[in-house]
Amino acid sequence: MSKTKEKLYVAAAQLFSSKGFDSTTTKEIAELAGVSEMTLFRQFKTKENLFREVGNKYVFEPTFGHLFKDQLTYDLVTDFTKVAMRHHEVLTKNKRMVLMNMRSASLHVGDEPDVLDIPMELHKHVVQYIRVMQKKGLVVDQNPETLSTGFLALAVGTFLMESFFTSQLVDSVSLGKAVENYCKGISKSS
Amino acid sequence: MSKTKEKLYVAAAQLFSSKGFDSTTTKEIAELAGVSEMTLFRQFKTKENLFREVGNKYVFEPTFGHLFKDQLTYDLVTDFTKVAMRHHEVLTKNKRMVLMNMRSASLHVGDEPDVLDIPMELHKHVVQYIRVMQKKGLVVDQNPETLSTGFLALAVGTFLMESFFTSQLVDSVSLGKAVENYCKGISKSS
DNA sequence: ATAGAATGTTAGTGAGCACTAACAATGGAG
DNA sequence: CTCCATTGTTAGTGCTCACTAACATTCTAT
Repeated sequence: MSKTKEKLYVAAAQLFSSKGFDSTTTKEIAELAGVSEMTLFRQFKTKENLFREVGNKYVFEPTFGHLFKDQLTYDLVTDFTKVAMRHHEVLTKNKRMVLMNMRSASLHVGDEPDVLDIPMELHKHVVQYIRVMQKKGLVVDQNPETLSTGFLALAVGTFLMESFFTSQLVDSVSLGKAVENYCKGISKSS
Repeated sequence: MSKTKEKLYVAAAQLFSSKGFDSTTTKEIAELAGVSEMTLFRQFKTKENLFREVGNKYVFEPTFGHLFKDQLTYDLVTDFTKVAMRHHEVLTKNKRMVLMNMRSASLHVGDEPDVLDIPMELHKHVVQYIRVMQKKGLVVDQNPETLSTGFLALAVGTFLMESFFTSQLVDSVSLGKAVENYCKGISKSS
């Protein structure tokens, strides 16, 4: 709606995600938004309200359930690549939120879904999927949880390396290749 | 040396790593250390000094160079497992520092080595190692950088999942298995 | 053009912060 | 015991912060 609110959302998200909640001042936010500090308080009442609203504004619900219901081919590489890409996309869209949560310790961004739980949700689906693939004899007989966390570590690790280690060491190509290689490692038939 | 300083180091590390520099107050640190706030200032002069000294106190220099010179067997699984474990050990010992750096944005912990650069140092060695292994015909002919970042993502991802996603989803066993599987995926001979 | 809403401006309040000064209490070494 | 260094206590300074009050200005819709 209001252009002012929008500007404040953007500025707040940027600052919160790079410095955390406590270290960001309302004055800074207002300045970056090109708006009076008073306007900030008139719109959001408190700094914490703004923090939460920014959360709700920018969190994209992950839709892994849908992905695991309709779009499976039961070819390991194809499926895992698709899942990894989707996961990466979600985390990237939520990048600011993820960083906000990491930087602001215990303070919760938004009310509903904890962005840091996205990988957890994914984990359940992946474990389930691996079980099926093991029954089909397509995946090695290791503990499905362990196999899943390996996959997750790959996905999460790629994302976080992108976010924290500024140097352009990692890209989505790397992720694709890495997933492929990991799949090769855990699939049964040569 | 001094018992007092030691208590302050421990308390400060704990608080800085969980809440970040700005959000931690000297009063809190002193209380947690069971010491008067004045003592803190007498010992360290400023809060920032304490922050830095804590850094220098707790940073373990990674010694990958040594590992890559003496202890290579040129069996992919053996070497990568050893490297991943060592990397994991270093990051774990530096856990507080890594979290401090992540939580405190631009403020530097300690003077010398940026803990967040540990994976970067490792990257160089791994790329080099992979090149050798490719010449030996033991590793697939993909871009060594890409292969290395996959390995790193696995290691970093495992560590960060341990640190942030409190649930005991990941352990060192997982890392070992994941590395094994990844190695299987990128090695040439069956 | 004018009313009413949104924004800007300025000044200020009260709280918490890092940090200091001055002095009292404590504890260990000789 | 005595000296001296280390710590505790208390009170306070100056700063910054989130947030407010009051009034002026601009924008927009009709």
